[in-house]
Amino acid sequence: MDQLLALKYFCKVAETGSFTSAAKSFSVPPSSISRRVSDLEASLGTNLLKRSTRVVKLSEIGKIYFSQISDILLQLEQSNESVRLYQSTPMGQLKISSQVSFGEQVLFPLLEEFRTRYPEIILDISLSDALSSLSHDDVDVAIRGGYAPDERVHALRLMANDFIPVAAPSYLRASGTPEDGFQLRSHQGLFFRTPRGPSPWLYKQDDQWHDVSGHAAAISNNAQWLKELGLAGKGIMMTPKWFVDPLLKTGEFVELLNDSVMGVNQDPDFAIYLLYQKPRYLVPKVKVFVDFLVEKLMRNDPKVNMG
Amino acid sequence: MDQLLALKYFCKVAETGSFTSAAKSFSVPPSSISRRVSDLEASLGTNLLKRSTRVVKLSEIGKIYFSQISDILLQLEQSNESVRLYQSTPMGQLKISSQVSFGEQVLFPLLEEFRTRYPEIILDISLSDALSSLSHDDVDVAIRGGYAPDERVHALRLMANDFIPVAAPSYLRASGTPEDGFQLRSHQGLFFRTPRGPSPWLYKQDDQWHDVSGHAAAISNNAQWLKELGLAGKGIMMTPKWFVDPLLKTGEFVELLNDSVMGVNQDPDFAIYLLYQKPRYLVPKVKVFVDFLVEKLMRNDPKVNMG
DNA sequence: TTTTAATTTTGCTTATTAGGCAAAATTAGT
DNA sequence: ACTAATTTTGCCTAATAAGCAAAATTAAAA
Repeated sequence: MDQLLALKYFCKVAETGSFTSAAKSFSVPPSSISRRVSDLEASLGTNLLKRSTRVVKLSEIGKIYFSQISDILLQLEQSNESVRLYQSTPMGQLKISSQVSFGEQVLFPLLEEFRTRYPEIILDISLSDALSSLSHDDVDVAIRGGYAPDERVHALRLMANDFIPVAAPSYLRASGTPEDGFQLRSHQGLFFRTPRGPSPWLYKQDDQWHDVSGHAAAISNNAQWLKELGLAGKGIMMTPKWFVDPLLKTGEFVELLNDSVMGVNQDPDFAIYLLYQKPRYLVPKVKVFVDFLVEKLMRNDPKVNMG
Repeated sequence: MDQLLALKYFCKVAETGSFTSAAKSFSVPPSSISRRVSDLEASLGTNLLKRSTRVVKLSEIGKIYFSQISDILLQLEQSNESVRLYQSTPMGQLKISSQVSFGEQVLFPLLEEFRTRYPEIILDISLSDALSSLSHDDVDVAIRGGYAPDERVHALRLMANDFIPVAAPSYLRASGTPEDGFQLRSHQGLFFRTPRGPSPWLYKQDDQWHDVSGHAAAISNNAQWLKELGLAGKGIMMTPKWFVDPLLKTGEFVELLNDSVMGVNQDPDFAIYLLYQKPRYLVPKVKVFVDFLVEKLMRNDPKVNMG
């Protein structure tokens, strides 16, 4: 028996005092109401209604039951409504995982606007360079430099992640400016350590990739420290453009080998990706965050997407 | 969709963290659980669960929904339980309607024992000689002198309601003792007025009923007043035996025409009846009251029943 | 990385149950 | 007693849950 249906029918009969009018308001024949209510009474072993063709009255226990049930039905409807609200307005906790440097450099400056635009969303940001899987960690969206991962996860190409070699003018004065990719091998290197190990320096010539890593002056998973070493003239750093963009403009860093194809990875799809789960029913808080990042970061670089 | 079932399934899955174990506890295949929960999610347009083959976790909104729903389900179960309790133990208000004189004379002296035996029953007695129909008035049981009424109502023959003519010795001294039914016509009469009019005095001789009503000295629907008039020697009163039983024993009243068949009614089934509705599910409070009256009043007169 | 084993989901069929309509039964009020 | 509104019952159809087996999925172990 569909008990909930029976309860709804019963309450409507109790309210209207009539099977017929209850039937009308549910657009079913009166017989359905009659049967469902009878079933309900049978399942409780009780007469909830005192029937008589003209008037349907509640029995003593029927009155008690009705007041309780109508309250319960109301609560249920409210719960359902709150879910639908959640599903239609951006709200709740939004857990974001990002690479440390991207988070600090790019994400954080944008978030204040996001917070004021969606005050009902509580941001929960965790920065880490560990490759968190969306499923394991309790994360709504993740931002990762890399390639498009497995299915069942939306991977949105946010922006390029091209690596360029940079150095401080002081370093170049002291050690000379490399004119050719292979010359990098004789330079001091500031290496970023990914979870898969230190990123090598790769140089592409005639469709051939060459490892041109220099001598390791320092290795760290903390990009900030490496950047400071670089600014102090301790060596050449292979870094994403976005990480040193302001410093290039002020001249504190100089981009090397402008014309060469450099990188830390041979994959042409290497980029910054925004990853989020692909649930049957997309939660608004996730959708608006995705839209927000697309709006802010992909204005100039509207190459979109990947399955 | 059987929403309530889906909710129960969902909660069990949330509690156990597994579709399989939820399926076991409901003794249905896991596919049923899966489908019902999916239906529920579809109807809400939301993902309540984060599925992954090994672990099933609640989504953010799923957590909220679960806590609300499990509370609602608990309330519902409690309501159902309270109805079943009501249906299994004598409790609640018991509305009794009785003839005035029977109530005062017979019923009231019994009720204290009933009240102590069933303290959870709140008695609501209304005495009236109007012929209340069980359906109209909000009455659980009614006690009426008369005949077995319509179907759909249980009519239990509680006790005889034979009418006898009585008079005070002082009256008999003054006006003489009637030796024959027909002599009553020349006596003073104290008449009880029923809703159908004053009750006549009937006398049966050779299978023939005769109206032998005397001269009306007083008419009332208040038996107590008539009784007092009778004790004061104002006339002959036709009364149920039970109404004057103590007074006959003390000699304050004398029964007249012992051997004759007298009455106020020609119906052989005339008696005191206990009437109560015949609902599909008999409420305990009614049952115990019926049983109680049978026990108290029908010990000596175990002629039972009538459809 | 590959394999494995537990779990969920999907595709079918069967069984159950609600809906729908018409006729019968009930009863309050004329 | 009759009438008219209402509820209930009988029977059929339609919708939906259960049941089973196979396929898909994935966390953990090898």
